[in-house]
Amino acid sequence: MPERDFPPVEEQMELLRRGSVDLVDEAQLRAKLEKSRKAGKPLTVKAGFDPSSPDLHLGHTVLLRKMRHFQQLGHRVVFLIGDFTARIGDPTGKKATRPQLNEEEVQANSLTYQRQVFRVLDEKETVVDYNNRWLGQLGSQGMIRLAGRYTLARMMEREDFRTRFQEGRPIHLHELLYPLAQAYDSVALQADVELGGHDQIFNLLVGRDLMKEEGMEPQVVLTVPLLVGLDGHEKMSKSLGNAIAVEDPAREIYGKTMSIPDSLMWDWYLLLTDLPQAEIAERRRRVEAGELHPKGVKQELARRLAAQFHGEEAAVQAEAEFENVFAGGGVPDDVPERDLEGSWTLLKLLTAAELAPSNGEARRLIQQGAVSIDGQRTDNPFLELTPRPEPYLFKVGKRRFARIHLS
RNA sequence: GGAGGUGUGGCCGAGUGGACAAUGGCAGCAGACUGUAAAUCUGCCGGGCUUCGCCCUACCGAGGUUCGAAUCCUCGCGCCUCCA
Repeated sequence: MPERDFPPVEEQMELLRRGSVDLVDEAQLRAKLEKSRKAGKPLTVKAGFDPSSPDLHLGHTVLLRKMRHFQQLGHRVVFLIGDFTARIGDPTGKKATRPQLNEEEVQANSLTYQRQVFRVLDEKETVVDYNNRWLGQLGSQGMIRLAGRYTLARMMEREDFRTRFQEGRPIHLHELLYPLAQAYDSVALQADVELGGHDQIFNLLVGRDLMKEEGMEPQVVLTVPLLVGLDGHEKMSKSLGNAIAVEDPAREIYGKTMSIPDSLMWDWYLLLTDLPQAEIAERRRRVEAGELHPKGVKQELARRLAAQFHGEEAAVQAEAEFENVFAGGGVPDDVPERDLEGSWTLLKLLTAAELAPSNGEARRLIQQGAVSIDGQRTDNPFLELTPRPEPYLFKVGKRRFARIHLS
């Protein structure tokens, strides 16, 4: 391991603390950083990911960005794929048993994962590991021994277990093993720091306990907040439909960002950009004082986010298109096209062209004035559309467009 | 092992033999107002039908009672509580 130079500890601390929720504990982190700097040896920083749902969104990137911060400072970041855990399948709150992932699926998912993750992390500087490597070796003996390290009472300190128990909701026994398995990862990797979302705090702390039990120096635990999604209330998640996917096109990232409540954008600036905190505070002050229009500040955010994943040029283009379509009432650059045959009533055509999920919904949209053809609003569901050489331009609601060619 | 409870639309939650495609709330969608923000107001919100109406499918599952069942009975399944 070649010696490395690290920035001064206080400088490191400042970057690492940005946007964090829990830091257990600060003095230990400082001590570890000092030691590492003296020896010229990087800290081992671990964060675990479950490969069962490989669609990453901006919420995940809050954590990834924190990992990236460690990388920027020269530390060794381990991207740990929880293939062991994923293959058991977590039944939490599910009606049906979640299908167990086989090895190939885990493999495929983790590749998808990595493709997305390295949009934020530096691929060359990232160590990818799999916890099946050691957890798979444990066997039932080892698992029982591991379970013997903790008590039910301590497990039940965990808030979600406790509330589920109080509300009479089921807790399956193997769920109690999850925190222990995760803690064991830290032992196996000899982690100096473990990162996670704030909801992971309990698991991360179990890691500290277990390391102490094993006579190791406990890891420092650093958590980042859960990112609030587009709706401004719930945490960002794909299933709630309030997420921006890492692989969304630039125009989606831009447009979706513009739809967040103004009050949310300060958090997003803090957690999703590297704009210095002082500048964020300044913008906020000026918006609140009425000196700056919030739309412009939000546009800057949207542009920065689009640029992070697609480059400056694409971001500028996304902004231009946004202005054209929504402020100028224009039409986006790439409207999906469809070919259909024969004559149609408007109602049937909307459903056939998948602009509406059912005829009833299509009827509703038409009657409520959501549909326009070639820029002309129509509320007649039975309007007859006949074949013609040039395609019909449909607009449904504010942002659904289609060019439909009838032949 | 014993006793009891519970299961309703994406979610929460009313309904306890007919007036139920099922009150409310949330979420969602659309329109108005805007900055595609929030808030607010209005409308829609199982599927099909040129629809002040008709048809189909639905209240965990399968049978049954009844002219008629989300509602009653039987069995099954899931979940919960208490006792051991």
